[in-house]
Amino acid sequence: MAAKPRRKSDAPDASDRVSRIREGVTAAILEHRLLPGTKLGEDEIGEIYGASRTLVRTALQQLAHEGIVNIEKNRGAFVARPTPADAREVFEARRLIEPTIVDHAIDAVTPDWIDRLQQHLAEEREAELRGDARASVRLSGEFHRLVAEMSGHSIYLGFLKELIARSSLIILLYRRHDTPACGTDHHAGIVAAIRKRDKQAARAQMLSHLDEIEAELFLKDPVPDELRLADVLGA
Amino acid sequence: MAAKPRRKSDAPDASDRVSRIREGVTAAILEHRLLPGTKLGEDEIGEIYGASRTLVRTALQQLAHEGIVNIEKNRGAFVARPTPADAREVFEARRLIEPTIVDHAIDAVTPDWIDRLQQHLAEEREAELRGDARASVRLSGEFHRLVAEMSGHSIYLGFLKELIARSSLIILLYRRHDTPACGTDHHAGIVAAIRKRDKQAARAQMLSHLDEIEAELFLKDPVPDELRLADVLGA
DNA sequence: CGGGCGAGGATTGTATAAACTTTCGCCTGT
DNA sequence: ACAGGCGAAAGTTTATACAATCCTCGCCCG
Repeated sequence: MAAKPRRKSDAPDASDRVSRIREGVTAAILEHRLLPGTKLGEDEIGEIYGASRTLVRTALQQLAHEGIVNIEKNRGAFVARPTPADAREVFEARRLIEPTIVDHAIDAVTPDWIDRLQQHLAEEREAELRGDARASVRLSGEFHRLVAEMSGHSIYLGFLKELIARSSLIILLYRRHDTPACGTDHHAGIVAAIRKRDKQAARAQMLSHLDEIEAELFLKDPVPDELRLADVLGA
Repeated sequence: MAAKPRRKSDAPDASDRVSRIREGVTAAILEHRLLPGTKLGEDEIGEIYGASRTLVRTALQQLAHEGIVNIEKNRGAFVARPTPADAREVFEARRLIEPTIVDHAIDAVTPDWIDRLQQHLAEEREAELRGDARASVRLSGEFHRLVAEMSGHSIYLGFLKELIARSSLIILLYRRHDTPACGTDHHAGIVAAIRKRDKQAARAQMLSHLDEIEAELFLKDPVPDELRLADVLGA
């Protein structure tokens, strides 16, 4: 690399380059651009983000800890491929945690938050209308994250982030039909219950929402796929 | 301690040098040898374990992700100092998760597991009799981890490992009395319920156990302490 | 013709060195 | 004497070089 414009603190908001790598790869996985089993070579990613292997390695280790990347010793990093057993565990955990999260969200509700939720619903509807499956998948997960942020419980939020990321992989692997109508109405119903501060209804709707997602899965055998790699990462 | 009795190879990755560092520091924190706010210099730890800073850094990043170490940019790594708000979140999460874990443990119970639990209870009693506060604290946490391993749910296990480690710091910071009698009898009661496959009793006892631990805490103000560093790490 | 085996290439694991940031002591000016 | 700033030292962050390991592919032997 001959002349790379290396000014000091060149990017104003990119205070942490590791985070940018991590979030870039995470987004690619959550939008189903990176498929389970894909190899994530260190040089490859480093080239894309203009970073050295040290930083890429740090980001990959964080993703491994979040459960969406597997690191095999002396082999490299791969997008995780959850087994059906993993899938059942993830959704059981979500059924346990998310109703409680909604409870706390209702305790912490403010008009400002209602606005953010409604705005998010609008984005979801628009993406669905536009037929943008990738944005739909991403926004669908972000809805749950938003509710968790609203609850103000950082521990639940951290746990849920992991669960959502894994869920995205699970849905990609085990979905029966590619019906992209994955519950925007459910989300609207949950928001309505939050707005009315009706905890019981909110919990019930969250639970049935999760049940429905899991019901659409076919958790029988692990799918053996080999899939193409990622120049799809828009750095 | 003359010879270290650390020969259990329960973790298959224990041969990894990063894991050895991570587990060594974790053990030091869980046994209250490393106190909240203590600076964990990279050179310092690397010297102790005969490893280069690269490996130390990897281990510290993992610990940061587990929430028991804070990494401040350009400043270094420090043992985490949970706030009272953190403490409330941790114990709420434990009250949510652990009763469910016990349920699953009962579903997966075998005579072999009962043996392991009873043996653990014996170790706890012995340490308490011996007045070994450090071993007591560590074993008390390990009991909960053991039940989670028994349940066979890797996700709950991962979550609980984090919660236990944070709990240890919380107890150290906010305990009212230094009463080391922290519920070996409770643990025995839980084991008895598991043995009888009585889910309702097991859940109830786990819940009251956690309540009692939290009731002994004084969650008012964050304690502002500066504490000595660690040549206490017996590598 | 099929299967085992070994050399070469590629990729990861580890260590070391360079660059930047913060900290703290010390010196000067008022 | 005290406040403020300059400078060196310590420590962290990043990059690069080196070592170890694994995979591939061609070759040789049965």
